[in-house]
Amino acid sequence: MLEKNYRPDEIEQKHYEAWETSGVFSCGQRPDAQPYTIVIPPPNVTGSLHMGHALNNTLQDILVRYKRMKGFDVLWQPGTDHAGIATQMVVERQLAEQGETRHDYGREKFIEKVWKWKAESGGTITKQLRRLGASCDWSRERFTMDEGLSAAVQKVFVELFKAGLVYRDKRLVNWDPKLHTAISDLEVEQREVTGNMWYFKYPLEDRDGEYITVGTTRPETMLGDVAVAVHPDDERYRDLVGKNCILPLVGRKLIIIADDYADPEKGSGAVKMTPAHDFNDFEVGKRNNLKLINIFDASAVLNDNVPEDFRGLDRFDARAKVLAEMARLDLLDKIEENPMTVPYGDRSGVVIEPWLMDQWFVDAQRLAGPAITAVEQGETKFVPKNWENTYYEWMRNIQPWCVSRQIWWGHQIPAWFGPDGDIFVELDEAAAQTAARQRYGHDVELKRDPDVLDTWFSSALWPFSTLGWPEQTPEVKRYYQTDVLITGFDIIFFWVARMMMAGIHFMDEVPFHTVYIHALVRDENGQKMSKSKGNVIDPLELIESYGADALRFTLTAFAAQGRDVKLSTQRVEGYRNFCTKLWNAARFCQINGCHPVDGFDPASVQLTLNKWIVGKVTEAERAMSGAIDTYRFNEAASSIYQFTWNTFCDWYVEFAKPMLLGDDATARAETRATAAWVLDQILLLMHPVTPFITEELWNELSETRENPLIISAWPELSDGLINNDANEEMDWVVRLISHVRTIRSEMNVPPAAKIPLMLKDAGENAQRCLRTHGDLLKRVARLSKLEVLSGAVPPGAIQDVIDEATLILPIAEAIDLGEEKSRLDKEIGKQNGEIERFEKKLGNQKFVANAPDAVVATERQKLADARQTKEKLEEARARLAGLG
RNA sequence: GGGAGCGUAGCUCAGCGGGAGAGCACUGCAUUGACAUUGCAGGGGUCACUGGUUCAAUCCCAGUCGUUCCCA
Repeated sequence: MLEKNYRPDEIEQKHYEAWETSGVFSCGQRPDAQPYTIVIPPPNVTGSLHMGHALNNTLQDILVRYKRMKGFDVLWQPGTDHAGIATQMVVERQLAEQGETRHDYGREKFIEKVWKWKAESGGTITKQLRRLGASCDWSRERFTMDEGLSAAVQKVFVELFKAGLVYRDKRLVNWDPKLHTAISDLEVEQREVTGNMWYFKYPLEDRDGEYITVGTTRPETMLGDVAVAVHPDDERYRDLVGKNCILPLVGRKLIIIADDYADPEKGSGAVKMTPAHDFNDFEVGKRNNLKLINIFDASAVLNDNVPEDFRGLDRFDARAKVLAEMARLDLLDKIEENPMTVPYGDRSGVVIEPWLMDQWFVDAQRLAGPAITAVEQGETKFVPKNWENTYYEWMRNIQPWCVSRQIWWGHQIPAWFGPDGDIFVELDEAAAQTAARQRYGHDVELKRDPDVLDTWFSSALWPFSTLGWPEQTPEVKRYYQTDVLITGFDIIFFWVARMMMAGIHFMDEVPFHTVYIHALVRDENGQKMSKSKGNVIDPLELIESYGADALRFTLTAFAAQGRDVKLSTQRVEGYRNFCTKLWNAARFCQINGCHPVDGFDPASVQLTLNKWIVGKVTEAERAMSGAIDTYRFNEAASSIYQFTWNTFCDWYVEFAKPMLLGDDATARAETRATAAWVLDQILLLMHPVTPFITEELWNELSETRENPLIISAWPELSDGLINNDANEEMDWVVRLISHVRTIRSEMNVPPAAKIPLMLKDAGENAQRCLRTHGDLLKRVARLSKLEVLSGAVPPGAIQDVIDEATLILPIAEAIDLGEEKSRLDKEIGKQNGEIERFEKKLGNQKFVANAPDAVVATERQKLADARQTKEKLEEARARLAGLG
């Protein structure tokens, strides 16, 4: 016997362990079945489960469990990425606590320490995914630093290099002065701040007392100025082009150049040029052959290229000193507030410096071409489709991707430098030596590039490297191309774009045919969850309080396409209640002997009630699978919710009670079997969303199950199970009960009191319903008597109308004549309104002529119905008037 | 500056060319019988605004206002 309440904490772990150890998560068990593959967007190995992960993985798990039940050979490929910078920071922080740095250990020892950290703490998120119920194939778990995946990275790098798609170049990169590494554009966070525009007067050469005024947001960079630019069409400065001005504090001559980049509308129209420290200035510098003067060291401290007074100053101290000096010299013209964006490192949180240096780049533009075409031609589809625009936009404006990082934790770049700086990119040192021998004619000492690759370089290979590539494994053959990638829109650039580029280039096939983009999870006020705001809801706490199923159901119900998810614990509580409801419905079935019957055929049921619910289950299955197939997860959730609670629990179970408790053994047996079967269908349909409670009930409700629910077959229900006659009959029954209940409530009839009901002018359907469902009508509507009226309507009865029939409730003691009259008047008024609307519509010749016949026919029917109802109500009203 | 989204009940959101929906909140009633983590009933909306297309617009189109996000 089931307990009175569902206790998620007591059963979740048990079922998860049973699933995992029994091997049902593993791919390859159905060699004849069609494969279905999802690769997990690899979470960061330092990470812990946040709401975004919870949503992302719930949706993946729904698809995976659904397809598994549908008979596919499912592979959900899990794993984590090595998160170069983040992981190195974690370990360095630990060292710092003991007053040590990574340099105290050296590269090799430090990397050992990172691996040790990974072994001890790197499994956090995969454990948490298990708590959520994620049915990944853990036996195939991969890590981007695994041997095989590392081999893939080396091969890809070497091949791209040899194809000219990877190259070494001296460019401005985003330099993190705290972490001492370059980072990619995507790792830079642009923050809106209110800064200042400072206006400096630069004295003109040979024109005593004359100046050109330049605006700058970064005064300290003036020490690296090499020119001043004005717009070629700017009249104000036309005569100055080609002349020089003198850089204050430094004394350097600056040429005044004309370049379109200078915006006459912005600032003074003249802009100082620091090509070594600004991306725009760098471009202008290239066009105009300007010198590059680098004034910073790796920590953004001023170097020896600046006047002695400034050397050794931090960039922000230097700013203050420059401003003070300029003011002292009376060369600080004015200061304006200036809204601007400032680049910050997303890991370090410090201002990023554009810094000129040698780095490795991927020619993303060339790789992007085929990746764009693939989406244009529909080889990969985005759901919802409008995200394709975001993808195109980014891909079409893609910049060279800086992939080298000056850290130790990651895939060391397979590039060796010869004594003269020549580069040899090969799979290993021996091959590099061979290449070098060919180049130099003799053995030389090679020095390996100490840098490592961007973590995303390896993530880009994830859809095939995890399957064993570059080995031609059976898994690569069978599971690539994968089916769908599920991720948030913020990851389109990171994963989707790069996986597309790599997949097409190395596999000649897009990595997935569908990309489903889900929303961001926000707090209940629509704010992004962040630790600094303190509004983070921890999914694990919700799992503790309400169970993983409730959390999953909530996220699913909220996962409407194109909307953010605003999570509130109240909603989670609501879906916990839903789980309880299902639990208790199962308990009711169990108590009443509704056990699954072997070989039960839903098409064989005889009772209208049972035919009806069998049809409703069929409709629910259609809704459920239709919704999942089209990634409308919220619709899947609401359809099963409605069926379970509002159809099965609220109506069917109530209707079944007279059968289950009655004397008709045949009816009882059929109803028991049907109820048990319907409940089983609910468990099957709900399993992908709420795996734990459904598996538990599946086990509790029968001891003779062939399989655990997780690998049981998804229901296959034929259209023939939907029975229109049964629907019509039961709809009438539901309507009658609802009418009676409303009247009882309005008339303050005590719930316990039984009242008589008679039907006047009952038609065929109504009479049949009375005959067939009399018992349940009496029980559910709490009626003392239910019959077709013979003779006159008793005076002082409450009356209402359903179709052709008038309900007569002779409860004289409850009736207030005046109130009852006005109640009927109100009803009549309502019908009049309806009638007027339909008449107007049908009176419109254009409507009758243009609208589809079916629409016109429905409107005619509605009009006829409304007129009939009104007529019956008026008769009822007249009978009351007679009592006056 | 470029792009995308959103504006429907008090709140959070579905829906969508032909009779406005859900959950929560609210009001009233109900407690030995699967379930108070419950049941029954009820109130509540000019579907942001203005035009247009259409026989018909909450839905399609254009504009306005408000709001959010992404990119520069």
